[in-house]
Order: sequence, then structure tokens, then C-alpha cells
Amino acid sequence: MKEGPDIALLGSLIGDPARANMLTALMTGMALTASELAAEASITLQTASSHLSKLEAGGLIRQRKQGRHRYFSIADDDVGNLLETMMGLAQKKGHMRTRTGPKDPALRKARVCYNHLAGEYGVQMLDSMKARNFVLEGKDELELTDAGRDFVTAMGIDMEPLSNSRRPLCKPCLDWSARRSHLAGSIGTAFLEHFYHQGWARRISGSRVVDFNRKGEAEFKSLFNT
Amino acid sequence: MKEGPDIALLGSLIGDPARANMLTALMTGMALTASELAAEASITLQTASSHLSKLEAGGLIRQRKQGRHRYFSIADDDVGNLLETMMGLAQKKGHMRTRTGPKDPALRKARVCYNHLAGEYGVQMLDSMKARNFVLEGKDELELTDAGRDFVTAMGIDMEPLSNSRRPLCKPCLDWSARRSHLAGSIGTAFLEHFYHQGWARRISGSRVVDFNRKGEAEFKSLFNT
DNA sequence: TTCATAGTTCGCTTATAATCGAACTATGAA
DNA sequence: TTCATAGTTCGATTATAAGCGAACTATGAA
Repeated sequence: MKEGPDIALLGSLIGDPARANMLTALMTGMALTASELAAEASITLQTASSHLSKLEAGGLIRQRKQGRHRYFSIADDDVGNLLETMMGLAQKKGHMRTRTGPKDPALRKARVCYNHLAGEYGVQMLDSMKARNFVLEGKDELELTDAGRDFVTAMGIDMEPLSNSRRPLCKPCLDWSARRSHLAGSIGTAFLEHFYHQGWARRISGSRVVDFNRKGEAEFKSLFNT
Repeated sequence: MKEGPDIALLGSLIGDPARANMLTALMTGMALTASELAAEASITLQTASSHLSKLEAGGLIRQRKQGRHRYFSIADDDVGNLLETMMGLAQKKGHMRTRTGPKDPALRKARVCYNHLAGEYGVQMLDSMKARNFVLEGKDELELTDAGRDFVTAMGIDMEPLSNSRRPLCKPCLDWSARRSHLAGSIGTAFLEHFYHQGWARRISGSRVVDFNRKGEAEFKSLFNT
């Protein structure tokens, strides 16, 4: 057996679907908790914990404790580069995740993406805000305009804590299919929490589905229908 | 489940030790037959065949038939880049193949690396030829000097077919540990075949060990001891 | 204190895939 | 033709690891 770097170890770490989903989720640059990553990969917390310790032992991710949370993120730029290279090649070779399947139409309509809204509703939010120049598209950032700031405030969301946070306000969630990016960032999070808080929607436990009720549907439409 | 490129598929293809060894072997740029790759990964031909069809289906390698042989090689530069990136990261993270183990000391002494000699003897050949300026080290190539050409001819090896081939004459076999590169290229192949042909050495079937006999040891030493 | 949330560890079950023996096809050599 | 080599396909075995329930620790909140 030849000497040399063991690419099999890296490969098998990335090669497990659950771990690949976690890593892909972390590629947004956000640090995520074990629970969030478990949800992302549709596995239980125990299983996720096992995967995360393997990923950490392999040097692909690192964690920092914060209170009773453990935030995981991509270990360093080298790992990020590798994952990006793999995504590029996978796309070029036509290897796409097909599990998206219409298993649950509710998932397509509105679902949680870590801490913000994805699915048709998520896309519609971003489209609508773009159309009204509430956000301007930069290179790979989104900028909230003054009009946008007013819009958010008018919804009853306090911009103070958001502006002071290190997290970007607006961010397109890089859906690798590109044509369907949705609103992430602290504004995205605030929106989702606002929906919960107003009693417009609730999260179905054990699933990523976000369930809007009658009133919620109406409010959402009045806010984001063009 | 998010849409996006399926890096898990690529990962799992590379993540199997047998396949990783095959891919690593192909990273020299040489096209290898299924049998050679099976030997490289220490698996049977049946198993190798199964792996190779998976790798091909995944777009990582391609084959071209030539008579009753099938030569496999890395599919394209993108795949090569990915593997190189992975090797670099694996090395940086300290993931080394440790199976090298002293399972068989004969393997360390002299073994086949596809079509040329590796192990201590392989290293010694290259060192010796460098010391006598038979080869000059270029950027990542090796150049055979006129003196080197004479040396090869004097051994009784016909340089004609080698010079006309598209294959590089001399090539360091990129052992990823870097400090132990040995002589590959068509000269490397010619040397090994010369040893066989002169009855100085024989290959132990079912293994990569090259067994030098008494006479072979002596001849080798007189040729390559400084 | 008690309760709740976040996460780990242990042990078990299960599913996947790597492996190889055996039988097959295909190409070339004698 | 026959024989040998190269490779594939099929079927069965086996080993590994993913997954989860249950019980545990740890941090924070009330």
C-alpha cells in the first residue's frame, strides 16, 4: 500500500448523505447548532451528535460552545474550498439531490431553512421585496434600502438589535439551483419569528413544514403579494 | 431537503478505500488496466470491476478499450483538481494512509508501482542516477542527459522505441510523502522489464513484491550503488 | 430547588455495500 | 480449432456504520 494522503477518509466523511447535508447547510457561512443541523439532515439529535463528532475529529468542522448551545461551523477556508470544488464538480456532472421529491407538498410551499423561511413563500418574500426596491442586489450581498427599513419597521419589527448584530441583515440563501434564492439573514429570521409571534404560522414538530393558518395566509399575502 | 449538487455521491465514490487507492494510482496520469488497478487496491478483479463501473457512472474516470485491455484514466482536469485538492487537505489535516505498515518488509524493499520499481530499490535507482547527473531535475519533470542516455544504452536497453513514444522518458513518481520519489516513466518501465528479462528478479504472483535473486542483487548494486 | 432545553453516550437493530467464488463473454495467440 | 488472458455479471456472505430509543450530563430559567 502506497504512502500518501488518505483521501478515502475525507471522502467517506463527506460521502454520508446526512453529513453532506449538514456540511452543505454550513456552507452558507452561518454557525448552526446541533439541533438545527439535525433538522437540516432530517435525523435525530443523537445521530447528528455522532456525525458531528466524526466531522470534528476529521477536521472538517469546529465547534464553539456558547451557553448550552454548541455552534458548529466549517473548520477553515481550505475545507470551504474543497466543498465548493465538490459542489461545482457535482453540478457539472449532473449529480443533483433529487430527494426534493413531492413527498410533502407542504414542504414545497413553506418550510424552515435553519432560521428563516424557504419554499415558495420564502422565494415570494424576496421577490416581492426586490420588486418594490426594498432590497438591492449587490454582487453576492443584498442591501436593505431606506424604504425597506421603513417596511420592516412598519411591520412592527424592531430594527435596533438587528442592526447592531454582526450577522448580515439580508442575505440570499444560496440555493444551489440559483434561480430560487430566498431571504435569509437576520431580517429573514426576524420575519419568520414575527410570523410565529403574531400567531400567523406554526412549525409542525418533527418536520420542516411551516403551517400558515387562515389569518396568516391573508396577512402574508397583503404583505408580500407584489 | 434542499435542492443542490449532491456532494455525498462524489464523497462516497471517493470515500471507499479501494476506490480511493485506484484514483490515487491514476493520479500519476497513467492509464491503467482493470487488473493493474485491482492489484493497486489489493482486491480481486471482480470487485475492481464493480468499483470501476461505479466510478465511471459517477463521471470520475473514463475508459478506452484497446484490444482486450481496458485502460482507465481520470475523466478530466476537473476531477484531477478535486482529487489534488483533497490530497492537499488530507495531508494538511494529517490524514495519512497508515496501512503501509511493516506487514511485509519485502514490500518496503522492492515493489511494483504499476509498471516500474518502487520501494527502497526504486528510490535508490533515482538517487543514484541523479548523483551521476544522468537525470536533471526540472520543475516537475526529469530530463535524461546524454550521459544518462549512454548509461541506459550500455545496459542493453534499446532507446529507440522509448524516444518515439508519447510517454515521458523519466518521471518522478509522485509519492505524496514527497521525500521518497522514485523513477517512473518509460525508462522506469524499461528498467523493471530489463530486470525481469535478464532473470535478475521476478514478481511474486498475487503481490506487489519484486523478488531479486542473488545475481540480481549483485547486478543491481553494481549498476546503482552510487 | 425544580423544570426545561441542549447535547452526549450506550446498546441494539437494521440496511447497505464491499467482497469474492463461480460462471459467463470477449479478444487475442498458437 | 483450442487455449489463455481480460473483464463482466450474478449470487451469497459478511462487515461496517447509520439510525434511534433510553438513560445520562450540563447549562440556563423560573
